[in-house]
Amino acid sequence: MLEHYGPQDWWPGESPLEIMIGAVLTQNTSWKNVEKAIANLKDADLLHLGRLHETRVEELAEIIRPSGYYRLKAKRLHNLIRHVMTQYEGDLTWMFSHDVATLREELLGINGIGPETADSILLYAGNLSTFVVDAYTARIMKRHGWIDWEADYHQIQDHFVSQVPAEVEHYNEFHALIVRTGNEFCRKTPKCQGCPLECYLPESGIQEPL
DNA sequence: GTCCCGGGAA
DNA sequence: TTCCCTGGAC
Repeated sequence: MLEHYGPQDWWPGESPLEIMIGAVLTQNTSWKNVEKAIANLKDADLLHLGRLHETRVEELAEIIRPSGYYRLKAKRLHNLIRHVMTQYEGDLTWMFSHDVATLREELLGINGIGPETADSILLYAGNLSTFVVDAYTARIMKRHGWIDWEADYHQIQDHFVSQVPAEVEHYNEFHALIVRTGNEFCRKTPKCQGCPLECYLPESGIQEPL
């Protein structure tokens, strides 16, 4: 994938706060729509912890509307912002200076932050070593027969952690390349023609479970 | 399993 | 028109 695409230079966001917001807004949503929502936040001058904290959830919802699930995501964003403000006085540098495992559990305790969103925030906003597993990762691994069809988030994550040196740069680049490849080729209906992983397809072809 | 939801592609 | 998208909670 790296040979095919070159470095991805991720995450596509200008600040840790913007990356955290993007991680929530992109839940089950195409990045294209997230960009519109983030542009709205910029126009409203709301890419700022303090101002976001003061903004009412209903108002925030209208601003992020293009990202879909907007009422739900407005609450989730507020939950995350509130946590940073109350626990870390709005100091993201301080927050990300903590132990990864502890911080991960803490993030998972916030309503609306699941494993993928937590790992995305830790890796891409905090530059902390954790491997992000998403729908594309699971699809690529399972379709190629590299992991069990029933494997869950943690099992897939463990597979990578056990085989890839735990450097932030590796985890960052690997996930970014998986997303790029997944987005272009490993769609719901696979388009293996021209995929950088085409030569690794199983002889039997892709066998989707019922 | 169902709900949350807009927008682009098919 | 339908289908899918860098999920998560219930």
